Amino acid sequence: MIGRGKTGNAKFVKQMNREGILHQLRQEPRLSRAELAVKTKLSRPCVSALVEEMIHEGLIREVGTGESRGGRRPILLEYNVQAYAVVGAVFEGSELEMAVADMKGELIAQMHTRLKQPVDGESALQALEETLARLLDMSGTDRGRVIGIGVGLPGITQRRSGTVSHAPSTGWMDLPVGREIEERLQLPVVLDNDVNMMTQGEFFGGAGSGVSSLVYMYVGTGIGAGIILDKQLYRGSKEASGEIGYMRIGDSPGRRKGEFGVFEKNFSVNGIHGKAKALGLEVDAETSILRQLIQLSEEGSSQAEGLLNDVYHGWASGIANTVSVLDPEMLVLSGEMVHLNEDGLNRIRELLLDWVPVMPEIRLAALRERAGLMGAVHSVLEAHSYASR
Amino acid sequence: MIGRGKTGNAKFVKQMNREGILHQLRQEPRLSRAELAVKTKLSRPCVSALVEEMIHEGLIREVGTGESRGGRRPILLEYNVQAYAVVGAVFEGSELEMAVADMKGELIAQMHTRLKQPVDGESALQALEETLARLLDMSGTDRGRVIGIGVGLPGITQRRSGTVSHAPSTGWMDLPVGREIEERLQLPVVLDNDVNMMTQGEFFGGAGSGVSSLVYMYVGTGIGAGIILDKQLYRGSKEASGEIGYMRIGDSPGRRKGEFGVFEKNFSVNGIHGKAKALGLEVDAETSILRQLIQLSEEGSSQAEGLLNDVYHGWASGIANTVSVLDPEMLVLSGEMVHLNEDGLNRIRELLLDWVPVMPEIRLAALRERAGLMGAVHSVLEAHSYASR
DNA sequence: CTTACTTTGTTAAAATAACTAACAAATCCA
DNA sequence: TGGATTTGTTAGTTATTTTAACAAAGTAAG
Repeated sequence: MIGRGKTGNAKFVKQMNREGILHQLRQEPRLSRAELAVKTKLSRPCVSALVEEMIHEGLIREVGTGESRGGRRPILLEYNVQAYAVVGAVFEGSELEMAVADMKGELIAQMHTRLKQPVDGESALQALEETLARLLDMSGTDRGRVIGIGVGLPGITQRRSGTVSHAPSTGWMDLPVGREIEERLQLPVVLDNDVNMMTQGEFFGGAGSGVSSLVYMYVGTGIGAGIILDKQLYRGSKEASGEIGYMRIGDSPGRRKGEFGVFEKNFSVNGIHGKAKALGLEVDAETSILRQLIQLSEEGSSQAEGLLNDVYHGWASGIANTVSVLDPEMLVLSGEMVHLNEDGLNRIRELLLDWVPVMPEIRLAALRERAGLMGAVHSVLEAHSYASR
Repeated sequence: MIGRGKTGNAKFVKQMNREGILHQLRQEPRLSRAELAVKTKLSRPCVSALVEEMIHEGLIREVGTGESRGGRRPILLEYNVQAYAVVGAVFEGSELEMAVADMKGELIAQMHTRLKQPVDGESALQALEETLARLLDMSGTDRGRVIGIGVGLPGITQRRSGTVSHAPSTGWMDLPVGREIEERLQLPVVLDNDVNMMTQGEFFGGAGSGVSSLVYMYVGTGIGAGIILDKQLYRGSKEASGEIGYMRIGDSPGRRKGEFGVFEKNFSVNGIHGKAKALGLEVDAETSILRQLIQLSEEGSSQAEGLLNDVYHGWASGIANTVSVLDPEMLVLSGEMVHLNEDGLNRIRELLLDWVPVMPEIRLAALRERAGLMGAVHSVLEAHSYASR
């Protein structure tokens, strides 16, 4: 959609054209002014003027000359990824993962901090502040060149007000977290829940880079999904899209209250653990439940095999329902699902082929633990390219 | 998204600003130049110039003066909805519904044509051509002022190539239908499947006018949904979004092939009919199955009551799954579902409250049979406002 | 080695469309 | 009746892009 309802003036156009040049340079480095003029459909003088401006601002650099193509040799230009820096942070239980990245989203320095229990708002803020200082020091990044920080928090976040309405493990409840961090760190903050951050991570720098729509399905303590449509994160009208743990999949014996989250109850890590224990299987809580089931199944346990099939069937059902609604280009499986082996993946693919008319490409998450951090970083980059209009 | 990757020049800005003025005028008629300047954030001279241009082109009209607000009385402007006209057409079985509308999407003249059986491409084209001529004549619309025709077809349509890949009832299979109609009628064509058209109809001129996201759920021979997110129809990566008939809801006794479309098989009109017959209930195929079940249930049939509850449960499950994924602002129930009474609606709402964390507003379709036609008309209006950029 | 031709990048002038400032027209209110 | 206010227009300024022309720096052929 091209600015529906908005009106623009010359400055707006200029900003757009600068953005267009940067966009080209970001996705294909080492272009000449002449090439940029062709690609952006702007005149060469115009490109020259805009480029000169951006060289002055440090956004673009000249990096030598290229080969002649029958005439004067071109001066190659490059997007200066070190012009500014972005910070990403992810809270996970009592741990804080944090990193500094360049404008391309490449991590320059990374740190892991354990918060002191019990976690409250103040201690979390303090950890953020201290870790940020250390990271900037480590990476030799000037604080003034940081354009913002992306923060991933567990639970549902109400992004607009920057208020976290449900973030159980961090001890932040109904606080204007966004503003608080903003004031403390004196940096623009982009806040989002952990699944959305991981989704953006896989989308921009992981399994889903290049596609235009993607569902990131996460199985952990609960089950949730992040959704990207038309290259944009889709959050839903009340920030509750992708809450697929509430889908009605699997047995739901009790017919009334307490049915909340049937899919999640049956097929999250906890749910599978419960079923395994009910079957009398010996499983521990430390290692992947899926791996244990596969192992037991290979050792000949028919009970484990049955449960494994049940899990495949349940997960496939969740995928089928989601895919039926959204028809995404790609599906990225994450959390416990990354422990699927070829056999399990094929089993799920077979079921889907029987159930739904169109199949997305299905991949395991590529970034694993780094997904959230990458997403936090990229969410700032995204927000920034919007802001500069 | 504001034209990412695109670059613009002055003409582009002008077009945008004209569009902005028209946009304001469309959603609030009778505005003065001064008011437009405030609303569009353009200067008054600029608005004056653009308005004069558009008055010349017939897009805008001056319609008297308004009340003074302490100074010179404003000259009121109105979007000239009769400047151009659009045509909508919907094929449904062997019938063709067609209408001419003004630029506001208000129907000026409407016609119903029965096609001669068996329906093939040629007879359908001919019917289109003849009905169009009659409609233009009836409404006194000059053919040169028609900006396009929207055509709704059953089945999945591949819009990009204008090819219908699956449109069983019209006899059009894998034909470049869009281009064919375009050549025959000498008009720009917007082609889409029937559910998408009905969705747009309810969105622009029905139950969902004003919301920014909406799911239009249709229960008929099959079950499908149209999806609008961020005020835009979402089609999916392979034009297969909203194929919720394939969701895994209800019993699926056979475990292998033939499970295709479990939800649809159980809870479409046909599915419910099958169940009713299996229970030995006396129902006919002509009147609404839901109404018959309600009637029988009220007359004391416990079997009908049981089936009715089963249907509510099934539909609610489908809604729950869809809502869990999308979190839409509104849900519009259509097709057989419009025969839901207060009791049935409440029953479904209660189930949902138990199952999902956030509830959309739920409404019955407001346009009924006219939805497709309204959608066809509005799809052209939409396409047109894009084209003029 | 010279000349003709290409490609790149810059300069200068023209074109477009927005904005500001100033003013005329029309109305209200004291 | 005169001052204040709102609307709409006119004239001139500004910002940005485009076109046309040219200088710079190369290739290639004789």
